[in-house]
Amino acid sequence: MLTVATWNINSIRMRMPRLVHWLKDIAPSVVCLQETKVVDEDFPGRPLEEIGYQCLVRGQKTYNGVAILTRLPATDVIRSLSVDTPDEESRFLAATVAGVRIVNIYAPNGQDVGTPKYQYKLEWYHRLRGFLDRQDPGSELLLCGDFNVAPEDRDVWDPEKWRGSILFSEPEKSAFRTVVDWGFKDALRIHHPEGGLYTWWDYRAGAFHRGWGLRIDHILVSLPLARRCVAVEICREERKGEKPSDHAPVIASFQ
DNA sequence: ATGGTAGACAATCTA
Repeated sequence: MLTVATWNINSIRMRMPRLVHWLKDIAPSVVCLQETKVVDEDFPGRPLEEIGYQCLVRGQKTYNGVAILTRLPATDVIRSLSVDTPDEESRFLAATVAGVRIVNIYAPNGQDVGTPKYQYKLEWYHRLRGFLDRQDPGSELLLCGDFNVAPEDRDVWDPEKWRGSILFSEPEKSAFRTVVDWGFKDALRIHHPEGGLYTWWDYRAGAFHRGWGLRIDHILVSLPLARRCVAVEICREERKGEKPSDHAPVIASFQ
């Protein structure tokens, strides 16, 4: 059984105790992290190595940052979405584990509809589709991370309130669909068609306890890999208790 | 336009 998780941890240094505890408990084969917020030299790899994880990192100071933790050997690591020059922001990391091409992304948030950051987000999604167009849809490929897009009404606690807003505007949903249309299945939806399944709740206004969530963290799988997908779960418990991230992990299992 | 909290890092910026 291969298990792959994605988790926006919002600072790995703040989240280390919780991350280590969760890894010991769940022991996924591979974990894709986003918003590590640390330069590679300062990544706290030692405690993770001690519990069996090799750490592949692509960080930066203060913002963004992604990492892949893996219990199994990894090959063909790439750290940029761009083919020519390295990305200016650390939002992309890919590696092959157990024959599966694993792509970890932290999509731009976009701040507000119509802002320069929003435009950057849409362009970034276009570049992501460009990367996918250089991959084989007949291969086993998994694309996961914080997409910063809720794809459908059932992924939003109050779709009417959110319609047209950042994370749920039509151009963002369209950009997300363009990525899915490369040849993906949304792994969670293979097993869970129901609404009310969220992965992110704002820290403010007690959003988690009020059920004000969105599903913006996704695991997308190519069709050959979708056939092996036996379970997908959101670890809601990780949004509770002392010092949680504002995101919960999502974990997919493959036979 | 605002509000509300968390994190990085030291006055705001990002989410």
